Amino acid sequence: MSKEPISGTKQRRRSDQVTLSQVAEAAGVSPITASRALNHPDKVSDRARHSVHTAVERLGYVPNLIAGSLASSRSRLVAVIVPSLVNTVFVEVIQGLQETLEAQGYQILLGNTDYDLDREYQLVRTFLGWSCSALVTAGLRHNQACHTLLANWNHPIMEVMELGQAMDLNVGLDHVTAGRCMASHLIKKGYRHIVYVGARLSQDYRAGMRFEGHKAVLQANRLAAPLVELNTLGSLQAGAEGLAQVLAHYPQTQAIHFANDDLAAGALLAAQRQGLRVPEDIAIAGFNGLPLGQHVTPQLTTILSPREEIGRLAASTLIQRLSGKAVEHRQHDVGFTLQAGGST
Amino acid sequence: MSKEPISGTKQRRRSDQVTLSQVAEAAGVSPITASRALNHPDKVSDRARHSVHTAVERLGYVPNLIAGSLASSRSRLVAVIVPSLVNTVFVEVIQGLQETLEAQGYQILLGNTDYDLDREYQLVRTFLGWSCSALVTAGLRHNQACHTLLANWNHPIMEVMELGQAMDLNVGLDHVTAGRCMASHLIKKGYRHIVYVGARLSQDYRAGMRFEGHKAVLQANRLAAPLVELNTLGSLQAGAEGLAQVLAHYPQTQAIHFANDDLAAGALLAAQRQGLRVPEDIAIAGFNGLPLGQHVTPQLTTILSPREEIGRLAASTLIQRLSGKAVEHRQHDVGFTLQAGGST
DNA sequence: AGAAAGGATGGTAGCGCTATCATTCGCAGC
DNA sequence: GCTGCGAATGATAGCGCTACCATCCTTTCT
Repeated sequence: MSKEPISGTKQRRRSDQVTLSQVAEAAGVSPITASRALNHPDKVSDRARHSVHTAVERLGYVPNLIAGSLASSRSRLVAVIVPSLVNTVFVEVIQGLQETLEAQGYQILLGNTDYDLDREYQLVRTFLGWSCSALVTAGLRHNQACHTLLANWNHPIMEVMELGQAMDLNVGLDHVTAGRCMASHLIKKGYRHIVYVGARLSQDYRAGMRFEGHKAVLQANRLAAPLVELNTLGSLQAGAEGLAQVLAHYPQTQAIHFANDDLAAGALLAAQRQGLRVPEDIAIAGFNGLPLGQHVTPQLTTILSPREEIGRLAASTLIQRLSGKAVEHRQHDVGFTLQAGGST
Repeated sequence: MSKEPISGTKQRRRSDQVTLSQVAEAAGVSPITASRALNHPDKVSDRARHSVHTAVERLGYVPNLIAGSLASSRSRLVAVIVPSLVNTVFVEVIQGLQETLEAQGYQILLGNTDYDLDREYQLVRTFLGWSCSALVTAGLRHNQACHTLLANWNHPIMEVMELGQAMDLNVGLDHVTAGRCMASHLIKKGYRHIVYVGARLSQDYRAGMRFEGHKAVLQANRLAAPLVELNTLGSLQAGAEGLAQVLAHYPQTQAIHFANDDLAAGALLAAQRQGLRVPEDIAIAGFNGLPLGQHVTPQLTTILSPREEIGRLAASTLIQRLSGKAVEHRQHDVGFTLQAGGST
């Protein structure tokens, strides 16, 4: 008897990849035992496990995870959807997620929405098609279709960055309070003419929430809360532009509250190039606690947000849920820290 | 006849997900026609295509990509392996890849090696198990096992960042030449006591290659080429530390050639905090052309590497190969630009 | 009009793996 | 010796989809 395909049989194998059956044959066990030896090592005898591993080694077997996932309907993939990669904040969250998830044998499927909720919906659809074990997405806002899709999905959903009415799990911080906090700080420092500068607040709506907090505090102090909105998302260049606009439209401004540190640092560096003294001529505050802000002179006043911790905490909460344990706190406030530097 | 499972039949469907067969039934066509309507729309009649799409819409069908990939042994996944996410350089490459790949319906599977080649091997194994359509990895160096695995893999492999003897496709720049270029610039500017500062050059070996170029130029000019190697990878903090070490060990140093802009900018800002004049007391140069370097005063002398372009070019080359077209240039040198700022 | 060519559709048989159930085996307990 | 039990192993039947081939129904050409 040859190993040639029996004529008349449909022959479809295209890749010459080693299969589990071949491993099993080489190890002298049945395919299912080979499968168990690899995936549930405690359920087979030492002898079987050893001969399977030897065969795997010898044949250079690489498990076909697609077939395994189809059969078990578990994929060990975690979808991660962020609005941007340019913004280092999300990269740090991903970093935190990855550390923990990869250690547990999960792989990350990365999606980028570019701050577009329709794009998010498309990504979610695709990712559900991969039978992801869990989904992590930045933010609580989704479009209707996306919301419906996720609501009917029975796997863990982790919404990160902000706190609020989440679909399932939630790790983040309260951006309104963060905005209030910085505004209070600026007022306490004696500034009265304070401008908030953000970029595309309808997209980066968390920056908008911080502005809400900021505005509430200023109004409570009977101060005006002017807003300058830029068109390009956070970058040093945009920060310089923001400074210019503030000086042009609100010449008596004493302090600028920027939506993030990229903008703030850009403005600070631009101010120095123009010979403006910070904070004497103009005070500058940011948000996020990027390393850059700590290295400029004067040091940037900012709010430290624990980004990697968000990622790690999100990951470990997911791992807990995925391993069948109950999660007691479905919502976790990671808080923030006001870091007062010399810039205010 | 009920729709209950016939007793005696093994029943395994766990998820109540809508399947293609259900869509087909609702649309009044066979499953295979429904499949074609979604994946090869030009191969079915308008009527069939329309009724299938209506049924998809009505039932909320989400294609099971795992099943599809298993059957077709094509996954539309592209594995991307980078050594670090903290280093924004790789994030920008990913950004460039993602833009192009997502537009073509490919999804990115992200892996992070932490500059560890054994980790890379593990990731490659996992990713091959996902039947990825292609693999992108940063760098040309792999361990033996990884090399063997990839050599026997018959899908496009794209090695990015550096140029050289690649396994398949290659997009990058010549780091040795880049190092030479900067060294020449410094010498042309009249500096004679020049120190190179890098971090973990055995891991970030591309920085090591730049040092090789740097050293060759200095030696050709009969100059010593001292090296200061730091233990922490690129960060502003490490840059400050590098400056301190140089001042301590090589007090007569006139210029420092840093392995990257993070280090250089950190040193520049630290120098200013200490009242050192740049470039009069100490000249500083970097590599990468990060925005930060362009916003400090004086502007940082650096070498602009086109990171996003690497990503985009890598992606479009892959797309070309994946769509069956021949790729004429398997290697692409994206080059670099010396950007002379006030810091040297 | 009839044949050839081409487009649309469908039946069947897998893709490589694992869930499920059945079987075998060894050993303790009476 | 026999039953009962759990551990180890195996046979079978899918997971949901698409490749492959066969069929059917148009269209076009001689």
